[in-house]
Amino acid sequence: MRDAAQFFKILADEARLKIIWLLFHHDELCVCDIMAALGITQSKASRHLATLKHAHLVTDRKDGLWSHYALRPAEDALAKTHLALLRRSLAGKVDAVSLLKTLQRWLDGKKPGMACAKAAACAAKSTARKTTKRHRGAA
Amino acid sequence: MRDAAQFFKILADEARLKIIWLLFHHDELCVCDIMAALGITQSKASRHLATLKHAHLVTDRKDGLWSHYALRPAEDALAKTHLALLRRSLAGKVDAVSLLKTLQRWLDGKKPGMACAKAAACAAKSTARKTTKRHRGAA
DNA sequence: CCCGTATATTCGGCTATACGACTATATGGG
DNA sequence: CCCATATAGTCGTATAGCCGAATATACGGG
Repeated sequence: MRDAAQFFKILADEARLKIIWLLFHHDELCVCDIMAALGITQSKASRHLATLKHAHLVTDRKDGLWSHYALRPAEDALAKTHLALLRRSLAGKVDAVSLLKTLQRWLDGKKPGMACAKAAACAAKSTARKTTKRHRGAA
Repeated sequence: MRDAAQFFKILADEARLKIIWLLFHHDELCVCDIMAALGITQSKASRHLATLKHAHLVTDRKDGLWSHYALRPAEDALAKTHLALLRRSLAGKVDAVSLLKTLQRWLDGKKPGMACAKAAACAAKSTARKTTKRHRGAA
C-alpha cells in the first residue's frame, strides 16, 4: 500500500495533473509546450517532468535541443486503472478542456523554425488582444 | 483541477489509505480500532481521521466516550469513482488483506469488555472478568 | 570557437505536512 | 467530587515538497 500512497503523491499536484492531462491527448510534447500551455517557468516545467519520469509515468526522447515527453503505458495495475479513470474524470472539467484549447492555440502558432522564446512572446501578445493576428509579427 | 490535486493529496498517505480501506469493510470504527489495526499512536490516528473528516471523506458519530467514524458517500464525481476504484485496486494487495485480518483479530479480542488501552497493552493477559457490558450498549 | 537556444540541475528559502509528546476536554462510574 | 478513559487539539520540530533565480549542460549554426 506504500506504493499506492506514493502513486497518489505524484498525482497530488495541479501542474503534474495538467501535464498528464495534456499528454493524454498528444503523443508527444516538448518542455516549451508545457511551459506555454500551463503558463509556468521553464524550471518548474522541467522539474515536474523529471518527477513524472522518475515515477515512470512518462518517457523522454531527445531530438537535438528539444526533449519530447510522452505518456508511458503503466505497468502497475493500480496506476493503469487510476490513470484511465483520471482521464475520464478530467474530461468533464471545464478548466481541463480549456487547457487543451490553450495548448492547441500555442501549437498552431508555433512555426517549425521559430524559436520557442520568440513564439512565447508572440503568443503573449496575441493573448492580450482579442483580434488574434498571430505570429509573424515579431518586431 | 485544483480540487482533483487536493483530493489526491488526501490519498497520498499510507495511514489514510489504510483507514479508508478498513472503513470500506466496516460500517463504523472507533479511534482505538484504527490505532490497534494500524499500530499507530492515538494522536496520529485522531489527526488523520480529522484530516479525512475535513476532506469530507468520513463522518464521525459520538457515543459517550467513543467516536465512531464511517465513510461518507462522496458528493464529488471524481472522488466517488476514484474511491470505488481504489477499493477494487487494494483488494488485490496482500498487505491490505492482512490489514483487514489484523483488524478482525482486534475486534474479536475486544469482546470481553475491557478498556481499549488495557486490551492493547495486554492482549494475551486475562484481566478482571467483571460482568460489565460493552460500550455499544443502548442508551 | 563563440553564441544563442532548450533543457536540466542546483541553490536557498519558504511553506506544508507529519510526527511524538504533551495537554485539554468530555464522559461515565465509584 | 475525583478518577480513569477516549479522543481532540496544541507545541515544537523534523522532513518533504514547491518555487524562482541562477547556473550548468548540450546542441546547432555562423
